[in-house]
Parts: sequence; structure tokens; C-alpha cells
Amino acid sequence: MTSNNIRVRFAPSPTGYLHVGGLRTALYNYLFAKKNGGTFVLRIEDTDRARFVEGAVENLIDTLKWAGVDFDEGPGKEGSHGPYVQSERLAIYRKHIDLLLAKGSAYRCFCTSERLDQVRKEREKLKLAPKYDRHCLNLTAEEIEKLLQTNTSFVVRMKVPEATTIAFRDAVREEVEFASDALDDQILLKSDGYPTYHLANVVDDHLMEITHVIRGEEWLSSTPKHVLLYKYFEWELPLFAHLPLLLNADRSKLSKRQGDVAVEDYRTKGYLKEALVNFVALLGWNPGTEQEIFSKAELVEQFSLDHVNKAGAIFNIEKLDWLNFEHLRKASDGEVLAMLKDEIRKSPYSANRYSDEYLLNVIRAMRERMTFVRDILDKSPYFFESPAEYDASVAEKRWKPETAGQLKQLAEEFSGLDRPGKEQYEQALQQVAARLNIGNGSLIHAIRLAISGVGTGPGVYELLEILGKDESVKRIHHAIANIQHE
RNA sequence: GGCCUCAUCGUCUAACGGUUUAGGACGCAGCCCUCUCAAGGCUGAAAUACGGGUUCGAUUCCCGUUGGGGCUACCA
Repeated sequence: MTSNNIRVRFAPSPTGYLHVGGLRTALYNYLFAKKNGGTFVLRIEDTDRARFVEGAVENLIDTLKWAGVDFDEGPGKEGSHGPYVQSERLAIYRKHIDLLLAKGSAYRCFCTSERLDQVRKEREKLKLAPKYDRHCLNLTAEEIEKLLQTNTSFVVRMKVPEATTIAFRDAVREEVEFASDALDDQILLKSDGYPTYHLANVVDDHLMEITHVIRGEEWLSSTPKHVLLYKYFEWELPLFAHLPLLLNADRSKLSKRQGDVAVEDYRTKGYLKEALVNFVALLGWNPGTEQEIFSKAELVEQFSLDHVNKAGAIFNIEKLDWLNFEHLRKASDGEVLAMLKDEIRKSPYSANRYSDEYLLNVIRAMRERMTFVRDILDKSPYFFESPAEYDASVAEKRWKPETAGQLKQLAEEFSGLDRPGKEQYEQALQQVAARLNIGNGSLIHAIRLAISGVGTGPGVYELLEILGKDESVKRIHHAIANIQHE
């Protein structure tokens, strides 16, 4: 499928679940790759052993698969640039660290974390940038040898040049510049032998021949360190594209505290993958047209880094709900049926009590009235069980002293009908109303309350038809016996 | 605090110096339709953060202010 050399990657940390911001980043990478005939790589950045969560990788892959954001190379889909899990690439990083050490672009640091804390505090007091004081940069070869011999634990730091400017081009932010003096001598190799993000990321992006690094804006500040590393290794720079962050309603970075951030949370809440993908695609990107509803294929067709925004975007659920409604109505009756059966299985109702034909009728009646498939159960439980109680405010308004007698006549009329449809119910009701010399409306509202228990929902005749004659008549009699007016 | 970065309706966004009484969408309000609720149709309220420049002309370019966000870990 790859007609050129464009290669992008999504590089999450397996710390639990896929964040919706991560989904957005993965999606943009995916769309960019598909649009340009490139390759989309999934790489697992598990260099922090303390934060590793069992099963997180599987969960990540499963969630990506659910969302339809498929990768071309990655764990379980080995290509020519593997392995795709960083903890399996330790020897590679070690080799590159040695290279840096030999060139003098990096140095060993034997300082204890206690000393580091102290240095930090002192510099903070002096209002200086919180940087390492380069104590170990001045160690002699003999001193280093001695420390190594005694197995003193150490880290490897990058040697940042003094008084220069590090500039790079960003596809969404154009030129970005940093003064090297503001940069810390970043740790590249931790004392446990694992690389930090900065080293592993640069080495892997190069080795995996990544051409475009599309990632969240939280990485913008550390990009000069990465640029420096590319320079030390004498590697060609990829094109960076830093995406605006997804925000909470108060404009802080989207966090768990203020709502659901895990893709699986939205999945279990009943959001369609089509809606979620459509929604996050629009958070930070626009097609340049007035189109709002997109299929995945349309997103691929229209996606471009040129239309990526700079400012952070608030994750606004209301629009997501609307998109869910829109995508749900695009689903076929059969697709909704399958989803509805799933919901019924999770509900107190018994799954095989209702025929497909019956459920399909319910779906057609509720089509324009649901945002989630679950709404069918929540908003119209009367399709699944007789009303146990009757809405008091509706009863007060629609159930008059004479209503019981009128409905009794109507029920009798219905009983005499032979396999009635909507039209027959309507005719019967009109006849009874005429006979009683009352408007159709008073009968209609009363009967709705009687058969559904509530005052809202699909048309009454449709309700009667779906429920069937026997069930409807039964419910009417039950209502007559149980609804009190005033 | 320092560095980086961002700034159009409540929210997501359009506008790439003049075609703009700043457009669309979500949400909100009203009207129509109607047996209710929806759906649908129509209408409405709602924004260029502020101050200086540059220019015949600034939402658009420059500077500053203010405000927001990110980073500032042997986390990614």
C-alpha cells in the first residue's frame, strides 16, 4: 500500500488506557498516512518500568482496533523496523549512548538524587533556571574509572551547548526557537539502564525512518533537546507537527478529574466509534468547508496538516452527543438491532422475549428520538414491560373523571377489530370520539398515558400497532383500574 | 518564577489585507408543523481580549499589555 516513503507513528506509553487525546493524535497520524499513501507505525514506549500497567498494551491495541485506527506496523504486526516495543530495544539504545559518550556529546553523572534535589533548591532560591550544575562534567577520566570500578550507579546526560539558538520548523507553528542556555543537560539513560523518552524517541524515530512526527503540544518544549540529538547523531530531522491540546471546560489540560478521558469509557457509554472519531477529528482540525459529519473515508480524503489549528480545544460533550445521534441514524436497522440486543442483554429484561420483528418496529419508532441505542430502553421502557406506574403530572392534565368510561368504550371498540393496523386504530378512535361527541385529542392523550405510562413518545397509533391489540386492551383496562384523577 | 506557546460567538471553527451588516456547526430561545415528545423547516440572541503602530484599508502584518495553556522529573 505504500507508494512513497512517508512514515508516521503513534507512540503511547502503556500506563493504563487510551486517552481521548491519544486517540486524536493516533487518528491524525493515521489520516495523514492514509491520505498520503504512507505507513502508520505503532510503537510502545514502555521505558518507565514504575508506571507500566499489566495488560495496558493489549488494551491500547484493542481500543485502537475498535476505533478503526489501524496501524501498518507495530506489536503483533511486525514489519522491517521492529521490535516495536522499546523495552525490547535496550541494546540499541546502549549502543547509541556509547556513541554519544565517545563523541563527548554526553557524559556520565554519578550525582545522588539527594544532591540533585539540593542543587535544584539552591538554584531556585537564586531564581535561576532549574538546571543540573554540571558537577560531573568536570570529572577526570581517572575519577570516572574509579567510580565505575566501584559500581557506583550513574545516569548519562546530554551535553547541551552553551549560548546558541536551537531552531526548528513545525508544520503547525512554523519557526520555533529556543536558547540553548535554557535547556538542562537532559538525562538520556537512567541508572536502571533504561533510556528516557528523549533518547529512545529520537533513536527509534530515526531507525524506524519516521518522516513526520505528529504529536501533542506538550512535547514542544522538549523538541530542542531532540533536535540537538539528531544533530549529535548527524541524522536528518523529521518534520515536526505539534497538535493543540485537548482541554477541560476550564481550559486546563484534559484530565481524568473533570470527566471521562479514556476512550473505553465513551465506548461503554454507548458512543459509536464513528461519532467519537468524527468528533476528535474536528478538535484541532477543520476541512475548510462547512461539512460537519464525516465518515472515516471522508476524513482520510480531506485531512491535511495545513488545516490544523494552533489553539487548544475544549472537549465539548454536547457536540459529541449530536454527532452520535447523526451517526446512529445513518446506521441500518439491522445494525441498530444488534446493538439493541446487546443493551437488552445488559438490562433486566430477558433477551429472547422479543422477536427481531418486534424490536425492529420499536427501533423504527424510536429512530428520531434517541442519541444512544440505550435510550430505547431508558426512554421507552413501555415497549418491554407494562407501565408499573403512571406519570402523575400527565394524569392530572389528561385524565379527567369521565376518561375511564370513555376508554372503556374505546377498548371495546379495539377488541372488535380484526388484526388492526395504524389506520384501523385511528378510525376506531375517531368513531368513538364522534359517538361521545368529544375531540380526538382527549382520547389520544388518555390512551397514550394508559398504554405507556408517560406523556411523550412515538405516535399513539404506531404505539398501538407495535404493542398489538391484546396487549393494548389489557393495558387500557389496567390503567382504568389504577389511574386516579385529582 | 523561567522558557516556549496560544488568543474570532458559551463551545468547535471559517476568514489566508479589501467580495464582511465577521460565515457555519453544537448548544440556547422563539415560531411553524403536530395527538405528545422528537425529527424537520424558518427566525433570533451570541465573537474578532486590550492598547499602540504599518497601510488608502486591518480579524488578518508588527510591537506591547493582559489572559490562557504547556514544559520546567532517573514520567512519557
